[in-house]
Amino acid sequence: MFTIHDVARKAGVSIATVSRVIHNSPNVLSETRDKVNAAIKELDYSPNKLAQNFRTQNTKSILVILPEIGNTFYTDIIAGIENVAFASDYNVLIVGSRGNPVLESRFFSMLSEKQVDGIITFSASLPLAEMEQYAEQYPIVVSCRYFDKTTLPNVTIDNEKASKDLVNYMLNLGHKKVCYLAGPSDILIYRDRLKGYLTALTTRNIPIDQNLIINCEPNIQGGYDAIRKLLNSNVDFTAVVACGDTIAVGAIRGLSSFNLSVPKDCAVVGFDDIELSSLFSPSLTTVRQPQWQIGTRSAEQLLDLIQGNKPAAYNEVLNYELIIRESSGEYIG
Amino acid sequence: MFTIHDVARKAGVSIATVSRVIHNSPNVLSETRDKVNAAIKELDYSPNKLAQNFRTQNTKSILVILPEIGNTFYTDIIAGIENVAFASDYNVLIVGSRGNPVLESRFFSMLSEKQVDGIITFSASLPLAEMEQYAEQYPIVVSCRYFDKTTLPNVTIDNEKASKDLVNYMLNLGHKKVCYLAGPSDILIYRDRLKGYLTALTTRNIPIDQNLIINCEPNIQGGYDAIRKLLNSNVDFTAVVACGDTIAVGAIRGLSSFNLSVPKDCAVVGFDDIELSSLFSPSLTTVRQPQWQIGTRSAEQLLDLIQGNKPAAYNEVLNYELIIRESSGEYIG
DNA sequence: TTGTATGCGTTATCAA
DNA sequence: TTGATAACGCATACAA
Repeated sequence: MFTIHDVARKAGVSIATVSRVIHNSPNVLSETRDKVNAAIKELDYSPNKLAQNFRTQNTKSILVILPEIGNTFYTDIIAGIENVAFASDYNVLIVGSRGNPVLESRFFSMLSEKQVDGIITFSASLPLAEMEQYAEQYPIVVSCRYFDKTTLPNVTIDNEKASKDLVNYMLNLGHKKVCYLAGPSDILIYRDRLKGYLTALTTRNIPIDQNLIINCEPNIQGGYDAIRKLLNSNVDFTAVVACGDTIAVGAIRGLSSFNLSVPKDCAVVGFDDIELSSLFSPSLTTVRQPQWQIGTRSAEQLLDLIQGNKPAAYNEVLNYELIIRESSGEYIG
Repeated sequence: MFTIHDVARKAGVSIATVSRVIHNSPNVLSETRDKVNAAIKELDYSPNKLAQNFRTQNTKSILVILPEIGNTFYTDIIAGIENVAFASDYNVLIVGSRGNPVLESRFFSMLSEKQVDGIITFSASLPLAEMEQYAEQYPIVVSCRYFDKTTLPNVTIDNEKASKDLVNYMLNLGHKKVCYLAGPSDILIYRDRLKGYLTALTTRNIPIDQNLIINCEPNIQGGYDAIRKLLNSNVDFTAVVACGDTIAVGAIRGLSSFNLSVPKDCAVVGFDDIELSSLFSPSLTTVRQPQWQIGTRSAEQLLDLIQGNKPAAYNEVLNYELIIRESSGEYIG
């Protein structure tokens, strides 16, 4: 492994000149530049990144914290982030927090340890105060999940309104008894989606039945367990609104384990439009988020922060889209 | 941001002593240790990781290259890797290559740039020669995907045998016309799985029908497209063996788009046992790989390499398990 | 048990 | 346009 000194010696110049050539400084004679480049090529030299990082105190890489890797919802988001980051020569590193605060705290400490220049997090298992404290000192963008009134920059959709639209769609189909499968209430987007459900019902003067609101883990198993619990309790309902597609898929499985078919015996809708949603049987009626755009905007905001600018909009709200497919069924009068 | 000098000054000791305390060196008086720890606490000091990395020329972090993030198959593998890595105080960073050699090459260059201490890759879009060249200089473990005769350390199952077992199971059910949905042939495990199919048929003296072997992209859409192409061509078959669960799910969807039900009209089996497999309807008969173990063994091999040891086994072959569920149906005589 | 001093490879300041 | 040199924060060999 050669160093800048080796190159300097071989080219017969000083290390300062080699450094200038490496960084395309304009103040170098073109013949000097050629000599240096020749030496670099001959030695197959490349700068020691660790030394560069140390000297400049940055790493040109950003960290993306996902609640879990292995969720297709994030695929296009990551692609969007990478698109922006790579263009500015930043590396994108990904980790999964599994909702574990200890793990997540460890990831955030990568900021103070200068292991990464900034963080985009889709998780939020840390207390708000701690996150805000980090955000004061380091570039952080929170996406898809966020907190009540905070100054943390975030990129998201209007979850409450989207959820309300979705529930209204079901009510317009004629459903009166609509079950809601809610996600962990400590996560604001799940609270917002639940709020959308409540608002939609209230607006129509449909009484809220707490028995129809079930909390569950936001995955296939969670939806499966929740709906079976509900079916065992003999509560009456004709439709299920899940706060996420994986939950909806689990719910459909749970219904069919009771020999109930979707949408004939019960309508089911989800949220997020994951890859599976269009390919599951029945295909899922759901809400599509602009994933690519969420990714690009998050990355752009983060790079702004890294460059020391304040992003244009701290709370950026993007558009969503209602996707009507088989699982919501027809008008039932 | 305080440095080791600030701590030393506050504690009234030298920076060497502070360093000793930080690294739990035994040769420190316990009262000195207390003084230093008090100063560290008071200043909320933590060592500058960039300086540490530079000084030691390692980063205590390893990189995991996935073909794509957003595939649940890797969830437990990552958990296994993290379990081992965290125990040795290594960070685990994840990236997705999307089968893009340019991207993957960029990731491997993180080794020469000393951004990470080693790589576990589940992708393999780079030429063998290039990978081996890296492996000569840096710690690299290839898992789940590998190359023909190579010295690259790898952890995997016997894909050919597993595939053969799976096909044999279908043949024992009475199937004679078994369609095979193959993955990209440049990836050895997909070639191996295809080989298992061919071997199983040949052993039983069942002639190979090339029309029954379809290449497809290894995802839901790929399976869907492939089976519809086959159905449109009017070839006769009673069972489908897919080289992966996502393909199998797509195939089932494709069959039902032709009003064919699984397993009644056609049996379908997959490979990998992803989360969806047990929860899809019909649930998938498949081959389960020991994901957690793949993760832990890969990480252990990599840490061995990082420590300068040669791993015990360069080619580590783990056990698999045939999982019989609904999609393969009953004996059809 | 503790302190002094050196060097890791680079960037950047300042002088020539 | 170029070179000499300091400094970044830490680990560690060696001396005390």
